[in-house]
Amino acid sequence: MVDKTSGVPVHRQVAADLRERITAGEYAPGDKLPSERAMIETYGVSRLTIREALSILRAEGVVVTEHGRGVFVRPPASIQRLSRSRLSRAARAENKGAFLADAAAQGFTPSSSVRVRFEPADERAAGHLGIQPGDEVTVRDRVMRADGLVVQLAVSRLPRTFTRGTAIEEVDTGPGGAYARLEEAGHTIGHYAEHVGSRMPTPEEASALQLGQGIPVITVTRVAYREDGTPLEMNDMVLPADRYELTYEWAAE
Amino acid sequence: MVDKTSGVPVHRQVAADLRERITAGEYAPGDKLPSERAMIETYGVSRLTIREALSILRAEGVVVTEHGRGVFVRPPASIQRLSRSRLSRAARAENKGAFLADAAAQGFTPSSSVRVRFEPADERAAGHLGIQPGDEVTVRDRVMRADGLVVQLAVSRLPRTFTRGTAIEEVDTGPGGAYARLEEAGHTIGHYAEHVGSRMPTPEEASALQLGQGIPVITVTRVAYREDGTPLEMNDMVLPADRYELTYEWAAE
DNA sequence: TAGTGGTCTAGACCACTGA
DNA sequence: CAGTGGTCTAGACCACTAC
Repeated sequence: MVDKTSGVPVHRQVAADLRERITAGEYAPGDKLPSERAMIETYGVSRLTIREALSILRAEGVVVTEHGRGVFVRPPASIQRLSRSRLSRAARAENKGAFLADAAAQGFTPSSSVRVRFEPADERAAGHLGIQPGDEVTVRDRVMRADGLVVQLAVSRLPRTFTRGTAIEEVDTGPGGAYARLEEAGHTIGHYAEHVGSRMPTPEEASALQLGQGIPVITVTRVAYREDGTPLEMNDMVLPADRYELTYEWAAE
Repeated sequence: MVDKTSGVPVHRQVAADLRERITAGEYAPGDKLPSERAMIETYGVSRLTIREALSILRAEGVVVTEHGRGVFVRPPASIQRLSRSRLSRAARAENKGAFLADAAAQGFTPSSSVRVRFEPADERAAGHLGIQPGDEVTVRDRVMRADGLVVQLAVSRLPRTFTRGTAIEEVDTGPGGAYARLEEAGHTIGHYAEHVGSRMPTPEEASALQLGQGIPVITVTRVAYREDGTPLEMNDMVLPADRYELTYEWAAE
């Protein structure tokens, strides 16, 4: 089963063997693997070696361990697909923003909590918003839930010059959300840009999004621009990578 | 330094302490952390406990370990930004495809190896390409390098009915790449769609892309459609998440 | 209560790096 | 060569799950 003279670390051999059996279908998604103590017998190695092998598979997102229950092949999460059409004015007219529009389309019960605060812009925010570091920005910190489960974190920043006296500085921005309030104030949105990346979550994000080991987050920074090109809003979103796929479409040329 | 009666696992406390010192700037990017044996003294715990703490930070992408040298704060990688304009016909006219256009813009020396093969479409490919599973597709398997380093993997699939008799079935597709050959054959491209996700790399991807622990990959599936809506090509790309950011822009409405 | 994974110790030897 | 991280053992006790 394992070759201790091959030079390849034994725990890697065990991990490779288990990975093969899983991809071959010997253990299906959701199935329980043998217990660690059973694997000690099977492979003839110490418990730590087994646990190192399982640690590799956890980091790859292949298995999940549950204390007191066992080790299981990770079942695939249901993927939600997001496309940019959710930002259309037509959707805004009927709903309260992009997230509620998604909920209506995908059939889950949405909820969200918002905290509003004001702070000086940092280097990065100033760069995206075309203002000076230290200029005051309105910050809307949102946690979005689907059927009670946290599925998305979003931090929106706007130069305060655009939000003073509007409902954007309130917890409830009203029908159509912040973008609708901006347009009412004469700031018609001209175009959007989204910057997409990925990384491992911070411990705070991992617990907020209830992420298991081996699940990255997708980061999306959306910047909304006025028709004259002035940046109006920067929105930093963090999505669990096992539950989201983003779709972008555009005409050739 | 650590509280063994708090109920919080000691290795998590050590990881949290190191993480704090790193974010506080006590250890800057590229700095060497104390050796494992030094930390045994500092924290008064066994070596395994220290190594478990470091394993957490490695999985988060916060530190990298180098055998025989030490543990280092991960230095930030230089980010390459990709925007959809690289797919314009204007860029194609002067270059050999999107990757070479990027190279010209960003100033690195590109190289790539291609393998061409033919195989029956699987379920997923058939779905994206609007054909039947089992129908023959032309597969172009590409490894792209910047200054000798592998930076991108791409697998392109086209229904063979569109590629027969064209240079798309050759290793060298000629000036402008496969898209230029398609248009010459009368298949004018109408629009593109890109589906973006993220996950941890497979062991094969991790070694090909020389990914350290704690670095996810960004997956991009691009589908090119003819003006009448017929899918022409599906391109599965795998990018190291620490070196790429994708940008999409579009007009409001 | 039995079985599971989670945490931790003390010690050993190996492989790699750099002076 | 000394110092570093990588691998592995044998054993112990704890915390959680499920019957």
